[in-house]
Amino acid sequence: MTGKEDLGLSLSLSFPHSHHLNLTPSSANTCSSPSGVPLQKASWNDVVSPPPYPSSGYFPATEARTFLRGIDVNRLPSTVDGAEEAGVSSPNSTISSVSEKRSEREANGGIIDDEDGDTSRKKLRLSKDQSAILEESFKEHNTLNPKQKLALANQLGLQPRQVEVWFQNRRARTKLKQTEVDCEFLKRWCEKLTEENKRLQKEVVELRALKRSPLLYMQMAPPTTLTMCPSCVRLSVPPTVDQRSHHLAQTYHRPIPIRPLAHGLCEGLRPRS
DNA sequence: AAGGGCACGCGCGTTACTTCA
DNA sequence: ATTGAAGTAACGCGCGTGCCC
Repeated sequence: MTGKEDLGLSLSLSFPHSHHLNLTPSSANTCSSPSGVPLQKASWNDVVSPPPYPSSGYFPATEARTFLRGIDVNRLPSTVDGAEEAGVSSPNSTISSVSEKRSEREANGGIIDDEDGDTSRKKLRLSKDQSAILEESFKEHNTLNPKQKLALANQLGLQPRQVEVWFQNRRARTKLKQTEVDCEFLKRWCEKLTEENKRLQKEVVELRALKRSPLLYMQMAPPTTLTMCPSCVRLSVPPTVDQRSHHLAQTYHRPIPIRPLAHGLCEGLRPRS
């Protein structure tokens, strides 16, 4: 594995789904990004659906076997079908789960010995095929239940702990990448809004100037940006803003819901009864 | 029913190691 | 051959959750 392409990390500023920029998470346990890509369990709003999470058949076994042909499993070939058996491990991972690791830590007084008595970690490099299979699996679901973890570990000839660690690191990488993308998106969005604000302020100044000279004011064309809200018949957010936001959203391949906010402004202008 | 202990999984930050320019 | 940066496997810790007693 050499680059981000191999990791499937090519997150871009294009947003294929109709996510709305709703900055109010709909539930307490939401975890997503402004760009609407669900990171872990939930999303920014209910419109955003998580990727399909198949309840069974989490990994196509035949494809896996095809992948596994000629695979370097960093271990003795006879152990591929029974990685969880005692004494079978990759060089740097002798324990299959965090809890077991913790137990062992406690038992050894914090010192972990391997066969060589060497306490330094020997880093394993996953083979291309192993990484590819893990990637495929991650695409289908970014977390594993214990059964899935064990099955995948068996398929790859790795310790369940290694699969677990790989998924944890992979989630972290995804999140980091998404954060970068979101930062870039928000930066550009902010720039656009600043531009828009400047333009509108300029327009206000011009309109005020025109208003001060009645003759010109009477002759001028109807306002191009100010209009009436059709629902509450009050001065509303200019449709051009909406159009521009639509254009902006199209630029980023993602619609931004200015309209609800605009209507909220109208609501704010409604006389209190 | 409430609460403590335990196991477990996850996120996060970090470390140690590998690879490559 | 050396070196620094980037990538990543592995680790340690804290926290939340579910289960059991």
